[in-house]
Amino acid sequence: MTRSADIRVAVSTVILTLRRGDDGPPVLALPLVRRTREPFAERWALPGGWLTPEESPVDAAARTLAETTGLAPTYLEQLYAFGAVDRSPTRVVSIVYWALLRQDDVEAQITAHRASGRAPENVEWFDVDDLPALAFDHHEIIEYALWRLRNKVGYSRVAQGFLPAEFTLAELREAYESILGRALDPANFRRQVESAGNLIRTDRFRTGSHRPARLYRDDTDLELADRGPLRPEETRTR
Amino acid sequence: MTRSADIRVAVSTVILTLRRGDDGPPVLALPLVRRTREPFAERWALPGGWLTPEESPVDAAARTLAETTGLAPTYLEQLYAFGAVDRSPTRVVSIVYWALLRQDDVEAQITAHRASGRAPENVEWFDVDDLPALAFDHHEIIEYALWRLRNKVGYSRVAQGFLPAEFTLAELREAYESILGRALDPANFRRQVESAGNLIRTDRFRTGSHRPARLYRDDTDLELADRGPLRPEETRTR
DNA sequence: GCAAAAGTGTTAAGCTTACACCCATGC
DNA sequence: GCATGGGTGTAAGCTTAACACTTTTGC
Repeated sequence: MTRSADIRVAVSTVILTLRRGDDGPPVLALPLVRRTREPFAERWALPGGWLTPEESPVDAAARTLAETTGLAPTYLEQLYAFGAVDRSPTRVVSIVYWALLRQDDVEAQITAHRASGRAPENVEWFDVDDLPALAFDHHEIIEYALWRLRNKVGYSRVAQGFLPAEFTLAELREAYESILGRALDPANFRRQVESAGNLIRTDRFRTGSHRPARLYRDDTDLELADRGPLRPEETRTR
Repeated sequence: MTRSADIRVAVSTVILTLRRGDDGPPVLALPLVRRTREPFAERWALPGGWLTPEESPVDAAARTLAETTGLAPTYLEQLYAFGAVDRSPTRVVSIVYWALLRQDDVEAQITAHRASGRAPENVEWFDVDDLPALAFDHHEIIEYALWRLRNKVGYSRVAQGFLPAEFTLAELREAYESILGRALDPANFRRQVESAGNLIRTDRFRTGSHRPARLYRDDTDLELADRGPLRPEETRTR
């Protein structure tokens, strides 16, 4: 009855944001934590920790996400449970989540950390196409998370999880283009998202360059993606 | 470091097949196991067992599936890891898989069991819309598996996992109709699956009623669904 | 022949895609 | 004015959906 006692359960999270470069298009980025002990000491790894008896996996993901970034995600979903026998020297099953953070939240938090001088230890943000060597199977896990994101962007509104409260359609389109890796026709993109009816037009405009662009915000009454019939405690994010 | 030692890991599988009634349309059905001990003694539950240290979750799912049904699945995919604190009196994380079985395999196996008199103990097949009271959160798990199946049927070929080696387009359409719960236009259905190019026309026909129908078989070189970049050991089914 | 299922043809509607063009602002 | 991104118009092409129609069998 206690045959599985020597299998430990960890929870890790692929925390994604869209970092806006000053020059080119925005790029997907994620925080990694430098390991301080064996195995894989000094290597970078996904944020996470052991699942505690008092806490559900999704709560553990939200908690370690907050500990690593100081932020709450706009989207949080289970990715996969990885449990291959040889994925760690000791037997570990990792329940992995993926989360989206708003780019402005991340930038504000990094600025605040820098100003106060008390940033989380051993945490660093990396562009997804410029990752260091990673511990365990975390590289494959990130690949799978990116595949899921790119898929889900096609049939849900998850891309809006990266954007601030108000944004222009060009900013939303830039987010899609960065995630999908290809250019989208501005005219058609506009019509598609407008007719989808998930965006709320504001009366405000973004000025500063050329013709002012209308600001939109997303309808927070609607989930960013259909979670199906999962129990509420499996899906709550805020 | 051993904080998660009192969390045990189980693996369960929602094993689905399409049972063809003599009269009406085929219905989804699954095997359940009657529990012999507490908690939930005498209640029906999903087939499964504890994850052993020597075996990966997907192997455990395939093994318990074979123990319950004597069969190998045509499709096997991880569904979700359920880990809410209160889902069991003791703390259990269940990595749940969902699997498809060919209807002819299931029928042959049931007939064989009946003939030999040595059917697996405490196993019974139920139609999904006529389930008994279930142990734990297994009812919600089944609902989620059915939601996933219905979704996946729309953008993959998983429905073919229910059918025998050779089948008519009407049989394939019946499978889709049963899963989706609505009628499909035979003419349009034919064109869609033919143009998808995943079926191989045979020179054989199903006779016995009215005009003979051409038999098709599926292209076994192709996966029934896109698994993304998951490692092969996470996806192998045969 | 007749009923019924297999299979083909045809057309309307809608959606996607490409791209021409006008609008409003900063410089 | 003019360059530039914001925003609208429009038409071709493809996909979906509805349904009429022909073919081939069992009875």
